[in-house]
Amino acid sequence: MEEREISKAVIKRLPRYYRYLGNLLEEKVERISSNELSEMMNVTASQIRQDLNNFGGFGQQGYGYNVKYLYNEIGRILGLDRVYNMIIVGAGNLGQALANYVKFEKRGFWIKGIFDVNPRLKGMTVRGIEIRMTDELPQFIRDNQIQIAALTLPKSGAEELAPILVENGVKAIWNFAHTDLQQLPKDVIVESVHLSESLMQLSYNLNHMELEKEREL
Amino acid sequence: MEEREISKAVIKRLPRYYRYLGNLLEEKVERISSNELSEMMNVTASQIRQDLNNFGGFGQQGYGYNVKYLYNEIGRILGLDRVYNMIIVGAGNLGQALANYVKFEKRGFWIKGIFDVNPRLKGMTVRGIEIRMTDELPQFIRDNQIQIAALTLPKSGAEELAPILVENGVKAIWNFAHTDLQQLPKDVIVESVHLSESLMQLSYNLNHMELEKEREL
DNA sequence: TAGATTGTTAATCGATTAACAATC
DNA sequence: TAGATTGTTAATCGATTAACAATC
Repeated sequence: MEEREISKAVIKRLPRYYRYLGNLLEEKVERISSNELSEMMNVTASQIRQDLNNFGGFGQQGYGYNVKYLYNEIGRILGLDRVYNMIIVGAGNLGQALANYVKFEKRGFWIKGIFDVNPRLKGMTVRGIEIRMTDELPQFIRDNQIQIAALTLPKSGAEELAPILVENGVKAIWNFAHTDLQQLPKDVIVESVHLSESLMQLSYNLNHMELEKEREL
Repeated sequence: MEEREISKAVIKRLPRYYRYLGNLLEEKVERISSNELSEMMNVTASQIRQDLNNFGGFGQQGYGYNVKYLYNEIGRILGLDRVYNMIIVGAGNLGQALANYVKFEKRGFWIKGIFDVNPRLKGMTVRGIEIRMTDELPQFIRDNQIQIAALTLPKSGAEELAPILVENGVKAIWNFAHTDLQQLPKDVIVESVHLSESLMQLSYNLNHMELEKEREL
């Protein structure tokens, strides 16, 4: 029953396969070879086959992959075949943006509550979901069996609240704050989205591209 | 004048170094060794020294690194020592969240305009920035020398508008739409933030952690 | 000077690509 | 059966870590 650990690089690519297969599905494409898919996605066919074979043989020699089947299998691997109870902590613009993003619910991520420290927001609703005060968090998490919390609040609040969330049962944190939340127990999943760091990568690449062009002259 | 190409992995780590150094700076720490920093950041000291030495020798034997100097140098490398003119295309929740995020302007990313296809938003303002209609984009980009466009609108709109942005002078796209914008000229920088893919990685890891725990029983 | 710590070379590790036998 | 394409092993490539001479 040995299961080799799957590398992070592979996990990161799975959602992208899932997206492309979803598109093919919409276009009513029934089957696809690793070679065709590799051209669409701009990766090597070898990498696709290696990646998929981490999880089992989903293809058929001489035929390729059945799009619908592979789409569902990857969805299952990613854990999209079940539902999750989720909260959003921080009801600012970004928190509200996430709350309004209906597609998450389609994928099984149910937003059960939105929380903030600002008493002026108390009782307001976003897409029918009430904004509550953060002191209600422990009770709410336990009562509603919340597994996932999105943190869309400043660093200090995130660092303060994260341990409380975890103590009360939160298993995974989708972290938008400018911190790595390193103090949490290591069985807690932290998936961070650092928007400003993404923008810095963009500016690095932009400057680098400009330098390259200057050098060509 | 040979410059070896810096790997993507290194570029991705730079903003994180920058963030930690910024924190140290706030705490008035003057110098730090690669070893101390490595413990804070949970990486190897060797990696830090290798990463930095891609860009030059910023340290001093027997002393370590001067925090302020290194912070500024990494900022310079990332292109944070200049200003950029930026627009946001898509005035939904996410677009407004970005527009309201004041810290971007502190780093030199100036938001010059917000655009949408929805005529009902016309003339409204977000943090003093007027929402304009997308047919004004070509003129506006040229008039305001826009280099960066954040795309916070659905896939179809993003794919339709991106080439128009580029034609009129946009050099880099910060892409939040569910597409890779592969059709663009290869000298255009595309930095994508795929939120739903991030959430899928989270759910993979959450399920995987649960499976691991079950196995331990 | 002695101690500390970098910058850099060498060794190791892991991930990607290539090749091809297996098989539909 | 012949052709196509996978699954998988082997080869290559690149990134990370270890080691240590250089030097502050």
